[in-house]
Amino acid sequence: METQTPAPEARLLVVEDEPNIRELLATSLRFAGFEVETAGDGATALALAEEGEPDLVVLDVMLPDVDGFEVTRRLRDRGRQQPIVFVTARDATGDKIAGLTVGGDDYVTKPFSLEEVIARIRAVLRRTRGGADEGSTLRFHDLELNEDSHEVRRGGRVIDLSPTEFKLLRYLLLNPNRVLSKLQILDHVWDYDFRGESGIVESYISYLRRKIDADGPSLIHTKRGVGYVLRVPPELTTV
Amino acid sequence: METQTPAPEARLLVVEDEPNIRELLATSLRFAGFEVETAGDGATALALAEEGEPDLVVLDVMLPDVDGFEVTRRLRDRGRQQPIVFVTARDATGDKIAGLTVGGDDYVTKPFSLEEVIARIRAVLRRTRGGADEGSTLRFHDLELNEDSHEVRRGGRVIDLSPTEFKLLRYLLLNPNRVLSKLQILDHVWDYDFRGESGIVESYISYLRRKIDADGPSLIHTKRGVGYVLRVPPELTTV
DNA sequence: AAGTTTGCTGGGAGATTCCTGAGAACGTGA
DNA sequence: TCACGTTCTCAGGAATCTCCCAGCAAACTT
Repeated sequence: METQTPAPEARLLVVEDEPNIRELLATSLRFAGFEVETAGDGATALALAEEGEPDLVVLDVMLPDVDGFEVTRRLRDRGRQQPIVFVTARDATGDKIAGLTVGGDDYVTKPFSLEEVIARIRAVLRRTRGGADEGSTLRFHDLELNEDSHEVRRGGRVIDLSPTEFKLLRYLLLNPNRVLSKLQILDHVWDYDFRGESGIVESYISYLRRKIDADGPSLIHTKRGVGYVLRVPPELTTV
Repeated sequence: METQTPAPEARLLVVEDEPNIRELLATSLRFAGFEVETAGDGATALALAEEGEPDLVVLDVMLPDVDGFEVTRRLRDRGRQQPIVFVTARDATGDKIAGLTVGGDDYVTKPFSLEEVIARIRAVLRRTRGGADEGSTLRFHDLELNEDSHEVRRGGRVIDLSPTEFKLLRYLLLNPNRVLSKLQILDHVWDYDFRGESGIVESYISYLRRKIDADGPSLIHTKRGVGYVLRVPPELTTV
């Protein structure tokens, strides 16, 4: 549902000891178009990385046996240069995190939102693979969102969004012309431990509309009883 | 009677502890062209999923032994990647049903309508199987209904429908050129606990006609004493 | 032709869903 | 410390939807 690409986008290795989080990541990453293997500890991770040659590793820094840094060091010692997206606790100290991002690597903090993880992984792959870096801008009609610069424009005019507004709009832009239920939006845009009601989605849709549907024709439409959909008004489709 | 495809569309496992609901689901899903196995508790469900390898699991989250989430986790632990359509109570609080839609999975709330369940199952299968994603549009004459965008058009012109109108039209579109009785429509389109009279069907047929048969030639025809049928007027069939 | 049955549709009450402003709680940086 | 932006909740009101009813129209029966 995240993506329309049918061919596997990349091969990932997910290393995470909490089964629930591991399966959450594996399931949604598979659905996003990735090929996914999983490991619950550092030793298994190293073995799988050795034989599987994944394109990228999603690595929790807190593991039961060896920690993520040690896994990284051993990987590098063996000449493996795969980029890594680290998963850390939110309260991890700043300098530790800073040390993580030296290469093309990146990190996300627990609890994360699925959209955030997927976006980071794609960004890292984009950077390390080099090539045409045109995957960084999402467009729909006269709306564009750049994932690198975090810049959003409607018809050329720059629009300032809060972090949550940005993530919500990115999710909508990844699923144009598809109705997304409020629960679906909650599951993808908000952190996995969010326990609030779906009324929060209504609020943020309202904020977004105020900012991006202010002048031009509305792109965000309500499907009462179903959800929201990003769509170009019919009278404009033939223009 | 739901579908014209003669070969089994997919193999389903229905897990539901209330016998009435279980049989209602099993019977109508079989009639819709699916091959169906049933289980009344989580343990049986896991055993059947193990040996039967169903393409999709319809899973009530309230079970006598282990709950649906636990069943899901154990399924995933064993490497089973079947998509799941969850069945939940309508008043389930947000935290209970969180995370249900992440892997392409979906959910329906009790009491549901059969059309809703079947539509969700087909949508999930469509998405997870990937392939040509053109199965999301139902067409008849110059009428089309898209299940992803929830958009309905007659001759290109967009038509706005309420949720019930949408479900009714979808049911008609799934059974073109077949007379559907009011009782049949009631049983498929309305929730299974609806206790109203079939006069409500007349009302909604009237609403639908006003919206989709407004300009073009009528597609919805009354078979007095029998029911309604979606049909192209004879003088147009050769055009 | 009259009577009977069946279907159509306008009106409206009540329920549901959605929108949005107001404000509390929180963290961040000046 | 204070100001500010952000997240999230809540509640009133608006918009829409569901459902029922009743009167009328159409079709069928005798």
